[in-house]
Parts: sequence; C-alpha cells; structure tokens
Amino acid sequence: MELDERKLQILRAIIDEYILSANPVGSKAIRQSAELNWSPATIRNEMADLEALGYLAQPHTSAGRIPSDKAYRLYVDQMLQRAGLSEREQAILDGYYRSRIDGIESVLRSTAKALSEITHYTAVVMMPDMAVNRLRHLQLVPLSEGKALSVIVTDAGVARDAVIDIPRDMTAAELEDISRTITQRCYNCRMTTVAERLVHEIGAELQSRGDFLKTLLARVEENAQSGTNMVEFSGTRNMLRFPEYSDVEKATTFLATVEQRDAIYQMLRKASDMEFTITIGSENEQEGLQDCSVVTATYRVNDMPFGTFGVIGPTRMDYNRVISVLQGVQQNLTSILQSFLKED
Amino acid sequence: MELDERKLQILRAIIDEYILSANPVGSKAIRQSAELNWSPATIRNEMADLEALGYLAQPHTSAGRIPSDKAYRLYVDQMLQRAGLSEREQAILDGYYRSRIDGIESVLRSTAKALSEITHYTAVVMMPDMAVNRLRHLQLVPLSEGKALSVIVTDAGVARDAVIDIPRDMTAAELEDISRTITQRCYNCRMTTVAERLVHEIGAELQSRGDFLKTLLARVEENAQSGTNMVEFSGTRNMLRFPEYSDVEKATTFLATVEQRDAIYQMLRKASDMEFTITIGSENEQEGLQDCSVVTATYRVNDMPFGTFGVIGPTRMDYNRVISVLQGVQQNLTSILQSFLKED
DNA sequence: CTTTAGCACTCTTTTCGTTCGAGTGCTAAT
DNA sequence: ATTAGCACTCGAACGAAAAGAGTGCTAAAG
Repeated sequence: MELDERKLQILRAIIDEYILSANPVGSKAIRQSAELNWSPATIRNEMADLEALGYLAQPHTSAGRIPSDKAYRLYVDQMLQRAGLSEREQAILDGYYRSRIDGIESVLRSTAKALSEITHYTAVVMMPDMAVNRLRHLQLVPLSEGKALSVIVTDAGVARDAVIDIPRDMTAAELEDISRTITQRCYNCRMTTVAERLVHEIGAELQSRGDFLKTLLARVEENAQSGTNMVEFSGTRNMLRFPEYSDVEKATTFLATVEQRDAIYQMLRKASDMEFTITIGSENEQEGLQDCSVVTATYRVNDMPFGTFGVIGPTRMDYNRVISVLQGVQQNLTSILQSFLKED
Repeated sequence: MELDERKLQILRAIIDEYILSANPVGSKAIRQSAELNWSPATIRNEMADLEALGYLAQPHTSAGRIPSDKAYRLYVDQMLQRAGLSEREQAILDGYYRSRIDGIESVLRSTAKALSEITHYTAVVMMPDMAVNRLRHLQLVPLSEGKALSVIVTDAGVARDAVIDIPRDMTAAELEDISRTITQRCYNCRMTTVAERLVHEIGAELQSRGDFLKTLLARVEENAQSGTNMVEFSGTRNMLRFPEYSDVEKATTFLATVEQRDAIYQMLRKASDMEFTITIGSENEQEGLQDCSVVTATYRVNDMPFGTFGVIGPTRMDYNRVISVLQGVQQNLTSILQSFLKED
C-alpha cells in the first residue's frame, strides 16, 4: 500500500485540524474543514489505511483519529510551508529589541521572551558558547586577602567572572601584571587554546607563580564552558494552556524536565550543527519531552555558528508558524549581533 | 469576647491541622489530632466564636473551618516556634554549596535551589544590590569600531557588563587610559557616588572626552541598578503540587505573576530593611499573590544588608519550618559570603 | 453557668445507571 | 471505485440517589 496523493491530502487535513483543535478528528469534520470532495465513507476507508500504515492512531474505537509522530515527521519533511514573520510578530520582536540592550546575553533573553510571546509555546535560548570565541581581555581584581575576581571578556562581547583563590602574598600590582601579560600574549586566541599558549609562552616569564597560573587556567577553562545558567527559558507556563497538560501531573513532569537545565543545554548543543532541527515526540532522547516537539535554529555571527535557540511545544504544535517565526527571529538576531560585533 | 487560652489552643490546632491537610477541619478531627480534651460540642461552640471574631471561615455550611489570613497573622506573631535546620536539611544545603561556587551569584543561585528543595515551596533570591557596594575596577574593552564592553567589579566580588557605544576615533590605548584613571580615582567609592566624583575630579583631566564620559556614567549607573535578571526563582513548579493550585487557571496566574520579575524584585527590595518579614495572603500588595504568603530574610556582609531571599508558598504554608529554614540558610549564607569578602 | 450528648439538617462528594452523540466498520447499491 | 445506509461501540454528559462530613441547636448533666 502506497501513500497516494489522496491519502496525503487527507493526512494533511487531519494534521492541520488536529493542530488547531487538539481533538481527534473524524471523517465528517475533515470534509468540511478541508473542502475535500470525497464522501465520509471514502475518507474513512483511507483513514483506516493510514492507520494501518502507522500514520494515524485511534484513542478508542468510536473516536476520530490523531496523527502519530510518524505523521508529523512526514508533515514537517514534505508539507511545510514557510512564511516570514507577520507584521504583528515583527512588531512584538521589535518591541523587545528596542528596550534596554546591554549585551549579547540581554539580547538573547529578550529573544526568548519575544519567542514565547509570539508562539505561545516555551522558548529556550542557549547562551553563546565561549569555546569558539577569542580572548579580548583577562582581568584579575583583588577582593580580599587570598581572593580575587577573574573576569574574561571575549570578542563576542561576553564577560564571565569567577571568584578565585590567589596566593596570600600576591600583591595587587602583581595581579595587574599577570592580567596584562596574559591579555597581551593571548589576545585573540581561541578560548580553547589560551591554556596551551600560556603554558608554553608565559611559563618562563611568570615562572615563580607557576602553581597559581595552573589553577588559574583550570578555572578559566571551566569558567568558559560553565554550563550553569547557560540556557534561558521563557514562557514555560504557556504549556499549561494546552489541553495535553490540563492534567497537573503531566504539567509538573514537563516543568521538572525543563528545570533540569543541563539536559536541555546538551540537547541544544547537539542541535548547534544544524541551521534548523525539528525533533518530534518520541524522537526526543530526553525523558519527559516524549510528548513534546522541539524546534531549534542556530544563529551565526561572522559565519560562525554561535548559539542555538528554539521552541518547545506539544507534538501537535503549529510547525508552519514555528518554523517561520524561528527563521524570522534568526534573521533579526543575526543582524543585531552583527551590528554589535562586526569584525574589525 | 476575648481570645482566652482555650480559644487559642483550638485555633492553633486548627491551623496546624489545616497546614498539614489542606482540608477544612472539623470539631472531631481537631480533638483527635491535637489531643484536646473538650468535647466536640464545646469545640464547635468555640469555633463559632472564632469565626465571629474573624479568625475562621467556613467554605460552606456543612464543612469544617479554615483559618483566615488574620488567624495566620496571629499564628506567626504569637505562636511561632523556631528550630534550626534539621540534619537532612543541612545536608541538602551543604550539597549545593559544595558544588562549583564561582562567585556570589552562583552561591545565591545554589541557595535558591536548596531552599526550594528543602521547603518544597518556591524560592526566590535577590541578587546583591550594587548601589551599596564600592567600585574596585572598571574596564573598557574595545570590541569593534564604535563599540566597547564596560565591565564593573565591586568589592562584593560582583561583576556587571554592558556593551556601550564609544566615539569612532577612540583608540584602545585611550580606553585603557580612561579605565585606569576611573579605577584609580574612584577606587572604593560607593557606586552611587562614582558619577559625582567623576564629574568633579576627572572632568578636567579627560575633558576632551566629556560627552563620552557622560554617557558612560549614565550607563554605569543604569547598569549597576539594572533590575533585569536581578531576581532568581527556583521550584516554581512546586506550587503545582498543592491542592490550592490543582486548578490550572490558578496555577497559570501564579506562574504569570512570578514571571513578572520586576514586581517581585520590588517586593524584595522593600523587605530588605528587615531581617525577616512574613506577608500573609491579602497583605500582599502584588496582585496574584493574594493567596500566597511570602517569607523573606535579609543576608548581611560586614554588617551591611546585602540582599534578600525568601520563600513563596500558599498561605497555609508551614511557617514554623519555613522560618527555621530561612534562619538557618541565612546563617550559612552569611558565613560563606563573609569568607569570600572579609574586609581587608 | 459551663459542658456535653443527641439529633435533625445542610451541603458536598461519590456512585451508578441512563442517555446522547460522535464516529466507526461493514454491506450493499451505484 | 465510490458512496449511502445502518448497526454498533464507547466515551462524555446528565441526573438522581446515597453517602458522608460537619454543623447548630436543644436539652440534660455537671
């Protein structure tokens, strides 16, 4: 049995309708909503076939059909219709971008908020991954005896800080000296290579402080990739509006999954090779997202993939709109970040 | 009609029971659970009195009584029994504090997580308010033509950064120069006075860049108090577990209120005068928290109030435990921060 | 005068059977 | 190959009845 044109049309109509209503859709409903001119009986026959092929499922004998994950997969692979941002959507986005913007992270946070407001799903953004960026400045600021704050600034305009231990006899001047030396020597090095370079080139120069430098490097590296707080959510509560989460139990597991930021971060990292990804229901490895779909987009600066953001919603999410919105936001985001960071 | 000893005992028993069960409590239930030796009839009479006095309410004629906000107020004012952290609770807290700690903000985030795990309510922490802190370092790092990143470090070990516009002809050396000058001149000034001082003392020195300095100052000031992301929540989903939020509608409004971070931030700021505050139900000004109670504690470093954290839960929260936990956490937090930042 | 046993009453919650309706699969006619 | 017709299935909605929890009041007991 093959998927002929009619079966596809019917399947599509069912998916469209189900996305809209969240209710199992029957043969009559389809005919009306999609203006298909076959009789309900014919449609029923086709639906039985589609079920046998695994594209549809029936919650119980006397209910309509709901699309399976396999159906959504087909839908997004073959039936997607991309559009741009609507005027209203662009306006919302602009609104967020017009407000105080004081760095990449705040742009990204605003992006998350806009995304969740526009789509009414849960939005998630990954903060830029420092590993691919280049060092612009390292500053060690003395705090108290034995403690200092290390601040790293990258070419992407991202700063990260951490309290570190320093030898008790280290002076402010010495810290300043180390800061300057490292900054000069490693200027424009990728964060991943700062450590090597330091060991090779500076070792001799600052030899007396070898031990300290080693721990410092370890901290810098750790700091650069620190996964905590590397992912920001917005609109998690939107999920509660959907009938699939009217059961508080389900809503709670969803929120628990999301509060587990690490897992989501890993997911986005994996997605960061691809310009777009769509992961449907059971395709999600992450436990607790099996009833969700995740759509991601990766933004770039100077043609380097920079970070990933996305939308999480029920499997019956409006893929057309979500993909359109993500694409639009991706463009907006790219151009804003570009204006921050144009190569000089 | 007065509140004699018996009425108080009964009221207390009702509150204790209601906190535990969330169900209206009747005259029999009380007698059993609290081992009060009056007959149900007597207790009923007293309950009628307590209702007349406004301490109890009846959802409907044939139900038990539930405590009013007024009752909780009496309860927390007169009947609170503080205890320390239990061993289990201290262990949870230690667990969070043992993990990567790379600065005040991460300590605070861990605190929020621990608090929500320990209490099973929603925890909230306010990030330290820079206004009271002193400048340790200001660094301007060039990013691209016309853009730089300004980084401020305070004596509290907190760094804030913002992308700023700079004159197109400004060189890296000049930026470095300005950074050094400001750092030297304003070292250990309160953030609130940095602006003044700059205008008075440095104006002459860096006069040619007067305009730039003015905008820079404005940005610094704005940056120091920037309210965004100044408050961190943990365990908002815990609220869904409580029967008072089994209605998805209510849960949604709660989450919406919380996602409105500004309002909560203002609330915590107001609470930051007091070592502890307890705000019960309708006492909350914030719309959407009328069915919640908020308990806050303020942590100090070097005897300066530094920031505030707290717990949000249903009005029938376990005030005894929450206050005990907050007190314990406050002590732990104070000693950790002190170790970071001891005056030198 | 206070306390308590007893009881009728109220109001919600639960249960259970019935009906209703949406949708199906099959059969037979077109 | 398509479609009209029809019997059948099964959840959702409804409603009456029963159960249950708790009260307020009255009158008796301490």
